[in-house]
This record gives sequence, C-alpha cells and structure tokens, in this order.
Amino acid sequence: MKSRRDDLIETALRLFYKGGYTATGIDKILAEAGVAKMTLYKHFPSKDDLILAVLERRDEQFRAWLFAEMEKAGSDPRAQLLTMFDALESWFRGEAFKQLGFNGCAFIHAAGEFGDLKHPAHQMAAAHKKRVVDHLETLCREAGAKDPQALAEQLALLKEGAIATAHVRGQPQAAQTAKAIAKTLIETGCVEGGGQ
Amino acid sequence: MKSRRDDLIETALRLFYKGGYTATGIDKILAEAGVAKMTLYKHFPSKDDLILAVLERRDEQFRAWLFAEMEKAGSDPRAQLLTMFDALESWFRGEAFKQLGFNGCAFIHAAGEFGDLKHPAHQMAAAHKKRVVDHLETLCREAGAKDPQALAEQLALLKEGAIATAHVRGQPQAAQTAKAIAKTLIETGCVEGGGQ
DNA sequence: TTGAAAATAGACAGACCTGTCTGTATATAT
DNA sequence: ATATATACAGACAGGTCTGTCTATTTTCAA
Repeated sequence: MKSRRDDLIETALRLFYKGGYTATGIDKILAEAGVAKMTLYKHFPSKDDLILAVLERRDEQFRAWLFAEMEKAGSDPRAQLLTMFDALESWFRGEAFKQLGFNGCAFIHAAGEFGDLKHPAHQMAAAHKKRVVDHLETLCREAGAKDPQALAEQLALLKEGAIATAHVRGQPQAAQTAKAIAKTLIETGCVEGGGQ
Repeated sequence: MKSRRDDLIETALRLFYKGGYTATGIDKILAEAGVAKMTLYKHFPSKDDLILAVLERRDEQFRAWLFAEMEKAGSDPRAQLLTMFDALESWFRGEAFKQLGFNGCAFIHAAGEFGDLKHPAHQMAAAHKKRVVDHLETLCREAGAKDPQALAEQLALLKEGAIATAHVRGQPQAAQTAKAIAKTLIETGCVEGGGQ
C-alpha cells in the first residue's frame, strides 16, 4: 500500500529524471501525482528536500537493480563484474526502469545542476557513486585482485564513461566498449586462480 | 577588439557553466556583461539561441585547448594520446580556464538539462563529443593502431569517465586512473613500431 | 456515530522569468 | 553637419515559480 509520500517521490523522480530538477515545477508533479500542494509541504519542507528524497530513492532503487542483475551471473565475482556492463547496456536500451526509460544518470545530472560539491544534492550524488565503488571493491577482493581498490576505481570509471557516452551521444553500445576494457583489466589485475 | 556579442557569449558561458542553463536568468547575464536587454535580443532571437552560441564557443575553446595541450607532447601520437589525461587532470584541478574553474563538462550538463537527443543543445553536445573522438581516431591511426576507430572510442570513453568521476566525486586523480588504463590499451592496440 | 487526522481545491503573495517596447544617447561614416 | 546604426536605461506585459493560507471534504479508528 503506497503512501502519498511514496506517490510524490515516484512521480517527482520520473519528472525530474525526464525534465531536470530546476526546470520541473512543483505544480506539474502535484498534477501528475494527483496530490494537493499542502500535502507535499506537509511531507517535505521545501522542493529541495523533495529532490533529496528523490535522490535517496533513486540510490536505493538503482543499486538494488544493478546488484541484482550482477548476481544473476552466479557466485563468480569476475563474472558478476563483467555482467555489470551487460546490465548497463540493457538500461541504456530502455529495457530497465520501464516507466523511466533511459535519460542518463540522475546523479550526474544532479551534480551538473547543483555544481557546488557542498550542495546536499551533489553530496548525495557523490555518496551514491561511492557506494557503487565500494560494492565493486568487495567483488574485486573476492576475485583475488592484487589491488582491489584500484581495480574497483578503474571499473567504476569505465561505468561512468559508458553512461556519459550512451547518453550524450546516444550510443548504448558504449557498454560493450567498456566491457571489453574491463575484461582485460580483470584478467591482468587478479592473481591466477584468485577467488576460486 | 571584442564585440558586445562576444561579451555576451563569454559572460553567458561563465554563468551557465557555474549555475546551469535553466537556472541562470537573462537578467543576471546582462547585468554582469553590462549590456542592455535589447542588444541581446538583437544578436540572439531567444535565450535558447544564446545557449547554442555558448555551446558552439565552448566547443571551439575546449578543443583548441585540449588539442594544443596534447601537441605539447611532441609529434609522437602515442605520447599525445597519453598527454590528454594529464591535460584533463590540470583542468580538473582548476589550472585551465582560470576564469571558469572546473565544474564538469558543459556538454554533459547540457545533455542532462535538455534530455531529448533531438534537442538542438543535446545535438551540439553529441557533435562536440564526436569531434573529439574523430581527432583521437586520427592520432590512433598515426600511432599504428590495428583498429583506430575502436581504440579512439575506448580512449574517449576513458575521458568521459574521468570527467564524470572528477566532477561528481571531486576526484581529480581520476585522470591518472584513466591514463593508466589508456597506456595498456595503446600498447596492446598498436602494432609494434607503428607510427614511427 | 462521532471526533480527530489527513487530504482536498483553490486563491493568494511575492518573487522571478522571458521577451517587447519606448525614448534617449552615442558613435561612425559620408 | 547630418544621416544611420547601434546601444543604452528602464518600464512593462504576461506568464511561471515556490510556498502559504483558508475552508471544505474525506478517511478511519474508537
């Protein structure tokens, strides 16, 4: 049973993701969610707080989806890491988050609109990226990486590059470009038989 | 001798880059540039057209800077390709475009705010990225790459990943992460003695 | 059934936005 | 000197934005 608070966050996520945080007005969100303005301001002190709640929701939603997709590859951490890029491609092609479609990364957009690193929305974006890297580092360690932290940073950078390329240039195949690079990094960055 | 049109474009670039395209108002640009409103609307039919002119200027400015930095590495195309990442790091650290500072990629931001790939600003962003890739491809060919197009796409993806990581997470050292990957890609992707 | 809590519609203030308009001033070129 | 182009300041219209307020209706538990 979804609360009106959830309705607001989901509708806001969809509209912010499609139209941008600044350019999307409160009234549009209210109209689409079918919620009165006072109800919004009872749950959120301001639009900025709604934005933060949206980013928090997206962080949970996206990581849950990505990590679940990776786990479909089985218990082999190297296979999971490589599968991340296949998951990304299905996202780029609009096959994930059906009601949202693909319009780039909500956190990169937030960092763009709220350029100051000290801005709460920008910090949420940084925290999201950090959580993903941390998960990758765990897998890299399980995979027997010589330097799990460095390898995780490399793979995360490939992920960001694929997202930016897929969105700005409309090239979903960027995921495979990244995957090919990741493959050699994982092979050369892990000790033989590591993680078995 | 700078025209008022140039003044407007430069001021608008600075303010759009810092504050975002939608959130930055015309009046603020006019006040900082010391230009009357009618002068702006004589040169540009609308704010959207000013945005496009700004992106065009940034495209020329950024590529001129980046390619010049790369050429400082000398005539060896492989050295030029690797030097790109050092140039990026100096940009991330605020040592390039002193009056602008580093606030991520103006084109990634434009694609974020104008999500539809058909939007002129988004297309300008895609065109800019494509021009950079084309230049990289030329250098890859000179370097004796087995598949210059594929290698150029890989290096461009590393560049985008470094930019996104540096901006969202505030990590200028992402440039070196990307450079290390690029080094192995160039070494393994080029025939021995290629480009000599 | 009754009463409290929550949500509704819709008006409103005050600020800001883009784009237009008028009238004046300045600079340049013939 | 005079005509032409350009830029100026500043008011203005019409719309949108966030956030507040009131008064009414719905919901739901005791």
